[in-house]
Amino acid sequence: MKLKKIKSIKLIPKAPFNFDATFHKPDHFPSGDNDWQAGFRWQTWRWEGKLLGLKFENKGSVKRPQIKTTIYPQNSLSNSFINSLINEISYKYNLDLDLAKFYALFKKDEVLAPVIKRWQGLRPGHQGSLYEYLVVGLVLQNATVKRSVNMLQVLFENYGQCLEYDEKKLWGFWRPGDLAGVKEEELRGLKIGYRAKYLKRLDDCFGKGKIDEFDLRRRDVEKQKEELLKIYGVGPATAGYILFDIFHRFNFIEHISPWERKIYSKLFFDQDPEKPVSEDKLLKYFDRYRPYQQLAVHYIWEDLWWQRKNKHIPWLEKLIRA
DNA sequence: CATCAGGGCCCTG
DNA sequence: CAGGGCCCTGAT
Repeated sequence: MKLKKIKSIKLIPKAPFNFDATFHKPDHFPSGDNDWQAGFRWQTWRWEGKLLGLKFENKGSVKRPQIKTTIYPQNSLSNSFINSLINEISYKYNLDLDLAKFYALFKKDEVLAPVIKRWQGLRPGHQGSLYEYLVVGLVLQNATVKRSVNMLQVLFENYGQCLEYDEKKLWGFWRPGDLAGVKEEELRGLKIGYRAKYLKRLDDCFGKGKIDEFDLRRRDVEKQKEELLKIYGVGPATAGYILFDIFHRFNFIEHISPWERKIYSKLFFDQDPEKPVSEDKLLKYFDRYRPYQQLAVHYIWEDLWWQRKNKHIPWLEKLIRA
């Protein structure tokens, strides 16, 4: 479907704000719902049931930030819709997060201080709804990056909607519940394997409104974790990602999956990734970053992946298996 | 060619 | 609480 722009809105994030490091996370696998180039982010977005094309443009600087957001809808939008959309964008990308406290705490940390300096205004965040992020979490499980990319793409092509706007063709997610009439066998035909069952149950759960993302946002972290782990197909790895990316729990870190352990071992202990240090030792090490443990790790992690864009890091390449 | 682990999680014993 | 099984792919 071809879309026309209707409206541009000026957003002023709290300074400092780094546009590219906020709107592009080089560790995420490429997916058909978005595109990025320096100063620009295109993103499909489902809000209050409507599927939109969005374009974000950097119109400011780190110290004097400004984002131009252009909306490409499928039909007319009310002012209240646009207002709530703007609020949601601000929430998702943490545009009002006060980073100064975090920076002040660790301005003398040997590892973190130089990273913070390089990435002034990098904000955590993720554009997806809880449901959408869970789908991504499913295709990440026990798969190589390339296979994850393929699985999400084939799901988009079968159940998503292709939007054309601003000379881009991007896929929008289907709605929770849209897979109700789809048989598990059909999903298996798309080569998503055992995840077909998880996806069916996930879609059913959200389609029936058994989980309210916005209600869950207001709960405490333990309740959020508990509810996430109740979802069939969600374990500690997926729950951890969601608590940080979707619920913005910047201190939450309880589980470090094997491949991340390898990378952290090299980063923090200069240990051979093939002989990773224990999860326990890493968690104890991260104690120093309270009350921003996962945010601190995120900064160091993103820094590494940005480096990878510019130079070859042999030990890292070996661990990625694209 | 065959084998095997991969950016987990469920289930069983 | 440890360990086997799961879908499918591509690396070895």
